[in-house]
Amino acid sequence: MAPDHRHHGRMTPLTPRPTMDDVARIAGVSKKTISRFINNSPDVSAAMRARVEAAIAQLGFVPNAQARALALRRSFLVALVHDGSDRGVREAVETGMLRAMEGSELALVLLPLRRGGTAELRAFLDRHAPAGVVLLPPLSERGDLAAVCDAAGTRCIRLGHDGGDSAADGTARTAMADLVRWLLDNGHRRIGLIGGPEDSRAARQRELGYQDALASRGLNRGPWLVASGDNSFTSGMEAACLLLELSPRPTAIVACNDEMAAGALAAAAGMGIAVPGALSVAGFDDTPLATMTVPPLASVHVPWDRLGHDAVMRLAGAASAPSPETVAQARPVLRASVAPIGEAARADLAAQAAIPR
Amino acid sequence: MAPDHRHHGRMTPLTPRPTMDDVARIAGVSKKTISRFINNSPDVSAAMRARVEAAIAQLGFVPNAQARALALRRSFLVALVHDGSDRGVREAVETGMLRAMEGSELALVLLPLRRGGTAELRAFLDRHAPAGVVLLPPLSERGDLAAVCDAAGTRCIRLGHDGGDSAADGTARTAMADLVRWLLDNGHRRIGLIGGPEDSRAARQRELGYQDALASRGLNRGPWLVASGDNSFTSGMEAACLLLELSPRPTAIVACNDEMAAGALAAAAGMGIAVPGALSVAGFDDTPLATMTVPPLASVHVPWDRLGHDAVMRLAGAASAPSPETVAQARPVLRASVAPIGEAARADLAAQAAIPR
DNA sequence: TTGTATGCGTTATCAT
DNA sequence: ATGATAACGCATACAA
Repeated sequence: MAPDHRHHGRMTPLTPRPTMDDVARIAGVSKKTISRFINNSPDVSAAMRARVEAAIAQLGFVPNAQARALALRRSFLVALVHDGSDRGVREAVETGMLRAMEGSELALVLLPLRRGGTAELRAFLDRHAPAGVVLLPPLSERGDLAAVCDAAGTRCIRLGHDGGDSAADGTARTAMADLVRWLLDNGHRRIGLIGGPEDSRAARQRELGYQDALASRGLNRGPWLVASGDNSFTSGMEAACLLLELSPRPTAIVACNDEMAAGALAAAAGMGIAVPGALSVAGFDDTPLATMTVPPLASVHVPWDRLGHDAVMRLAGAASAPSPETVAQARPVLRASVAPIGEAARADLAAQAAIPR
Repeated sequence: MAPDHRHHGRMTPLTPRPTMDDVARIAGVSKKTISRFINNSPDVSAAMRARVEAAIAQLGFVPNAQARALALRRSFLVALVHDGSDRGVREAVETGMLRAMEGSELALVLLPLRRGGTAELRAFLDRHAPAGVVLLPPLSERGDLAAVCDAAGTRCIRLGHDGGDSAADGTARTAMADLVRWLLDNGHRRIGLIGGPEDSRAARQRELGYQDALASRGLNRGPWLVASGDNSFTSGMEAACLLLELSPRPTAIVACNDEMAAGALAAAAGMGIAVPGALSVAGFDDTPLATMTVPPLASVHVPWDRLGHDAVMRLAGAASAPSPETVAQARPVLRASVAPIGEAARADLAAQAAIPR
């Protein structure tokens, strides 16, 4: 057995990292000046600024986040809190948040919360005193979690929450309506909807958009072809099966997220229904998954990455109010999974219309 | 304008959180004893332990991670370092790491690194002094990153790295060979491979497994049907197009990850080639994507979640050496995207075999 | 504009 | 087994 290499794999002790004191000594000033420099205080002369900068560069000084956090009583962590659903949305938000934190001292920590979870959240806030918290849907709709943040004095952004800081919901409804209207304008009349969880306000908005479109074409009185899922692939597949067993069968299915739409594609394939030949399918959120299915999924693009980006900017204090240009614009993205209603389907419809019911 | 609500949305000042001093006063002991209790020191009598426990519960005391980190010179963060490729693998590792950190004071931070990135990593380590770092493939193969960690005195686990702490590679090669052998045993003779990035050792191992299987059936001298991608869906699609334009066309394609395999499915669909009727397709890693394609993708399951879990356990010091039971076992998972070679393909092969070349 | 003393909440060193 | 005191590295009064 090798005698030495056991303990943590380190043999030479680390060179102690330079501190503000070292920088101050080199620069010939006091600690406080260094502190001011680090915190971008306006009360630092240009000459002094240059001297400090040089000293910092010379020593390779990096401020210690732990010490800063202890003094400031706030760490440099931003927590992304989610419940494990909606992988695609989470990834997009992550990306945007990380883009906003690039080069800053902020770090992104992931906090998954199972049902309940207020205790876990409180413990996390108490322990780590994060600079801010971003609540992902559907967690963003839970007032108790927001209350926990407030009680801990932690700023909290509820993504995709109407009453909160995000403007996503309103445009989501509109965009969904636009998508469904496109289908209507292209000959579809029986359009199924795979809804999200019952208690999800975001899903409700999307369903409302669907109904808006039908209503705007005078179709709101017809039987609504709605089945609900839990945003998972499997639930989307099951819901689609229900819808596709109806008679007359829908010629289009719109799902409240991409994963369920992918499930609908699988269901259609399993039943030998061609997409988009005999059935158009569309998802929502425009996650990476939408471009990896066969055929690629039409969807509604929601700028989750920008929402994540802006959330961090707001938490960092760069923008306290959501600037107008920041308002999220959701918009339909047409892909090969949707098409004008085909001749076959048209004939099918006509035949079924002839059947008295 | 409302006069009061402006400042951070908080009106009542926070109740100052209890500290060790408070606990010590309540329990009638010194700070140090509280500290010992928190750190599970053996030098605490049972009676004292109970008293401290009661005081902590009474006050709802939660240790301040920043202060602890400052004193210990190490934060409670574990960084997951990745390069943005291989979403599925990252998510699985994340899941496992989070499971291992559940209930602990550890937190998972995400650190994306673009090409190069040694400076970013160094800055992160200097700033946040994480308890440990987990390098995801293909970053885990970069010695320079590991060197940066070592220089900073930060423990680092290189996931899926042969020379490192993971035993995944060896079994990956074997599992790939098993998968390809299954195809061979089911009549396939022309089996294409979509390889990973040239410089990826993990991809190389998988390719070797592919070659092992061919060799074990005496087919190693035949023309290898190998195209390479960069682990992305698009690259998989392009590589598959190349392979499927060959004549005679392969009856099976194995990709070095699921995303490229999904790309192969798309390519096949685009060329009107039925899967699995005329072409079998398999992926690698068994990510969630594998169950969301049509048809679902056969793949090689790699226990990335467990690898992530074990990585955290080792970083936390719970297990210094990889215990035998921890050795990752990769194994093929057959799904509907693979099938014994069909009659049509068999006939096709025979016809092509008759063509002199 | 710059410097001094003190506090942030915990751990480590030494003593008892 | 337990306690007093000095770090840990930085920020915030407040003074100069």
